[in-house]
Amino acid sequence: MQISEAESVVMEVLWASSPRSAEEVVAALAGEQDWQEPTIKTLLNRLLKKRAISAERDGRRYLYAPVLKREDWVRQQSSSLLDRLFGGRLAPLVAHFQAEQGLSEEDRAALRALLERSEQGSSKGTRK
Amino acid sequence: MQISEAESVVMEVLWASSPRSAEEVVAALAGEQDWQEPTIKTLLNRLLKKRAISAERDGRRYLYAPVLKREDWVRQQSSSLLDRLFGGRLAPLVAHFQAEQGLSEEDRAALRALLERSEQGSSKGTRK
DNA sequence: CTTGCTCGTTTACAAGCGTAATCTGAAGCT
DNA sequence: AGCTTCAGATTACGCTTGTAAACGAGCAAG
Repeated sequence: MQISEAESVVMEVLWASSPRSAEEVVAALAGEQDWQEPTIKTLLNRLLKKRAISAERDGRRYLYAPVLKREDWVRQQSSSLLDRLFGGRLAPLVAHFQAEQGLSEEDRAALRALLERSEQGSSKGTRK
Repeated sequence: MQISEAESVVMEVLWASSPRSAEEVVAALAGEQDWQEPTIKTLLNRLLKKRAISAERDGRRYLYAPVLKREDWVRQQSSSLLDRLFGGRLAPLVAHFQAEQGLSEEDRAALRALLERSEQGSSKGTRK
């Protein structure tokens, strides 16, 4: 499933709350994006064609809901980036961010948790 | 500076070693990508037009070298993804990987080192 | 010199994308 | 029964991308 940048913005609206009518989606995006209504209609249609969302008739209009799960999309996006930029390894990414902007306490906590969970179990890496 | 997926593959070749002639780039990509030579020529030209690489005449041919630094590209790519997917915070990305896949011993060692270095110094996060 | 090989340059072309206007059909108002 | 309205469907259009062929000019060989 391949969704474009603009389409993903629409998906975020539906991931945040669904099902929603086209009008509601338009309302949710007003102010955030500077799109005309027809533009959003087009994006909804393209997402439908790609089966990334579903449409259920509700009287005269449709209610749209995500089919593609955000979780899956995030996984796909982030591993693609990790592969392309950091050879699929997390450590260089983290190093990059440390150099860039430092690590927050939240970040460190997440890393510690990750390390702990990872240490029990495989002592050999499990990378393809 | 906006470079496409295919273009970035060519950039990687030049980042790995430069300057290189078109022929060398083609050779470096043979086997890895299934591209015809003209395709690679096109990509080099587009990168030139975008000023992502430079060309210096060397006799009858050109030697290409990156202008865009990999460092900068990586920064741009990864913060864009982090913003779009994780609200700009690293922790959720890390947490995401916790669920995803194990870490190699090498990764763990690198992360531990990072954590230690990070822990001394700011105890508050330094995020904008 | 003329011919041809080799690079680089120009042109091609279909698909996807961002952005949007126009058309159409059904629902409701009069 | 018409006319208006409003949502969805269709059409539009220029730009980028992936992928590549065709063209042209300069150096090399004969």
